[in-house]
Amino acid sequence: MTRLQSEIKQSKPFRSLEEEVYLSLIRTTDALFRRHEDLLKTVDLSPAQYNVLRILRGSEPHGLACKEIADRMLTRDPDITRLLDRLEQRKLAVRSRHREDRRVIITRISANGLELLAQLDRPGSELSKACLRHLGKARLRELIRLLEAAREKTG
Amino acid sequence: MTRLQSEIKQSKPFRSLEEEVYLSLIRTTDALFRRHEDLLKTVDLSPAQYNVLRILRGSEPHGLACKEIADRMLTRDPDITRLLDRLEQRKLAVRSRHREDRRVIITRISANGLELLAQLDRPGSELSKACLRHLGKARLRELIRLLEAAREKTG
DNA sequence: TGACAATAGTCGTTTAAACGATTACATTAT
DNA sequence: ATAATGTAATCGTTTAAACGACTATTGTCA
Repeated sequence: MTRLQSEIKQSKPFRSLEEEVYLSLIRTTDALFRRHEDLLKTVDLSPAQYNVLRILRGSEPHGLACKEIADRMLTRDPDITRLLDRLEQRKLAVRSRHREDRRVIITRISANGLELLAQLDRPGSELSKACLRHLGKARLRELIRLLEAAREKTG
Repeated sequence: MTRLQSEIKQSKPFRSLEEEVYLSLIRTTDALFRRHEDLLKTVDLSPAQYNVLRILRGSEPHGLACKEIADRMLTRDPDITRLLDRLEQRKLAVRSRHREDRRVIITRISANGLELLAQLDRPGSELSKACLRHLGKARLRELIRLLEAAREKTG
C-alpha cells in the first residue's frame, strides 16, 4: 500500500505508475496551492490575478498585450479581459491602446500593484520554503529535472 | 536560464529552488490536468465529479457519507452537497439516509455511473501513459518518492 | 481596390465555485 | 432530563469560471 493510497483511503492499487504519478501531482500541487491561496486571500487576490501581476511586473516598463499575458500564465485562463477588468478596477493595473496596431491593448502594472506585490514577496517566498525546504537542494533540483521531463510530452 | 523560465518567458531568475519547484509543479500538473479535463468534457463531467464517482466506485457496495467523500478527494471541495446533487440529477449516484445516525446521508454510485466510469477507464489510463510513459519506470518511481516527500510538510 | 481571412480583444449568458449562515440530529456534561 | 456542544449536511448569495458569439482592426491576395 503506497502512501498516496492511504492518504486518500483507497483500497485498490493504481492501474499504472503513470496514473499514480498523475494523481500524486494533483495532490501535491493542490496542497501547496491551497496554502498560497490562503496567503493571497489576505489581500483579496486570486492565484490567477497574482500570476498576472507578477507577469506584468516582469514586463515593465513596456507592458504586455492580452495574448502575451495569456501565453505566460502558469495556468490557462479563458477570459483575460475580465481578469484585467478587475485588476484595473482596483487600480492595480492600467490599460492603454497600442498606437500602431489599434487592435492591441497594452496592460501595465500600476504603482499600487507594485506595492502590493512587494508586500507579498517575502511571505510568498517564505511559504514555499516552509513547505519544501526540508527536501534539501539535491532533491529539489532532482524534482525540477523530473518535472521538466514530465512536461515534455504535454504539448 | 532554466526550461521553465523560457516556457513562461520569464527574464528574471527564480528567488529560490523551492519557488521554482512550486511553479514547476503548478505548470506540470496543469498541463496534464487540462488533457484529462478535455477527455472528461466529452461526457460532461468535471474533474471533481469524476473524482467523486471513482471514490464511490471504490466504496461499493457500502457507499459513503459526504464527509468521507470530502476526506478522500484529491482536491478540496467546499460544497459536496451540490456536487452530489448534480450527480444524482444525472442518475449517476443515489442518496439515502443512514438509519442509525439520521444526520448522515449515504451516497452510492448507480449502475449508470459504473457504466460511465467503465467507459472512461481505458482512455484515461491511456492518456496518463501517453503523457508520462516516456519517463520510464525508474524515473516514475523516483518522481512518486519525491512528491510524497514534498507533501510531508503541507499539513 | 475590395473581398476575404486572420487576429486581438470584448461581451452575453450559463453554470459552478466559494463562503457563511442555518437546520437537523447526536453526544456530552451537569 | 436538559442544556450545551459538536457534527453532518444543506441552502442563500455573491462572485467568477467557462464557452461561444461578436466587434474592431489588420493583413492577404486576386
